[in-house]
Amino acid sequence: MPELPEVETSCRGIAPHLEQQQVTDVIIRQAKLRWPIPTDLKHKLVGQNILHVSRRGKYILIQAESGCLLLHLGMSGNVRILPSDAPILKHDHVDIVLATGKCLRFNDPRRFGCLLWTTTNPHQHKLLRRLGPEPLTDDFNIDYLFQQSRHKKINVKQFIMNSQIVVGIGNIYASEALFSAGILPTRVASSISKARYAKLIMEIKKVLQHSIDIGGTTLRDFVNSDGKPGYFKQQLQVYGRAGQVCHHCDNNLKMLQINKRSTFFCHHCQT
DNA sequence: CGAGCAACCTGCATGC
DNA sequence: TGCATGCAGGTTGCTC
Repeated sequence: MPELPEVETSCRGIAPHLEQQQVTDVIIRQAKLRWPIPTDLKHKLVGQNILHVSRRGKYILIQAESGCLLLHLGMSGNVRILPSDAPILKHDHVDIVLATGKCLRFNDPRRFGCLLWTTTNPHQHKLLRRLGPEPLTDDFNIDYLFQQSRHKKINVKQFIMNSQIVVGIGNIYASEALFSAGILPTRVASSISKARYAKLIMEIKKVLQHSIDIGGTTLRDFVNSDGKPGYFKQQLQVYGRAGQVCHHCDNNLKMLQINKRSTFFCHHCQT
């Protein structure tokens, strides 16, 4: 499921229900995720207030009094706010139960997500400390990206999907942003001009912000934290549209595999 | 060091 | 109807 806009949408959706609320129970039905959920998580969390909910890359940070939960939704995860006695569905792995009678329920069919606990600065956690800048901040700018691209022999798609370079650009938005910027995904990162990177940065910011504004792209199983389904697959320009006509010219869109991931582009509009 | 790829899982569409 | 196959939004961590 989640690309950055979906994670941001989830984060904003759950934050008002969690912040300044006390945790009364933690129910773990399936601890085997990408990494095991700490077995003593319940003892660490119960009784504590949740202070703040934020996002770093695709990680959701739930800051409590004595530590911080790191939540990643993987490929197929979602979080919802529900009454704590709401019926349990398949793959509902974890409930964080609150004194309000509601709970944060984490569901993840493929179990590529994770739920970890850290008692130190979460940004210094092993999984977060090497992450690149947030794409929607001024730290993600032309001087930075151009500098990073020099001497990089990989193609530009893998370059912008590398979370050490910049976080939050997943497989869908990589194709979308490169299409909007008119850059072939197979271009070698080090051979692209500064001017073209300036355009690419602008398009990355635009497509991510646009998706956040409408609430997150949904391909299959995104569910908002309120339980309302996401929407607007129809806004995608190229992703999933191989063989269909390009919206900017009369040619058919193409697909190829890059690093085992499907990649969509227009051979006429992108050079 | 970087590049390539195996691994972690289930669900769904497709083809025989 | 059943079974095998391939593919799916992510990321780490292993080899070479």
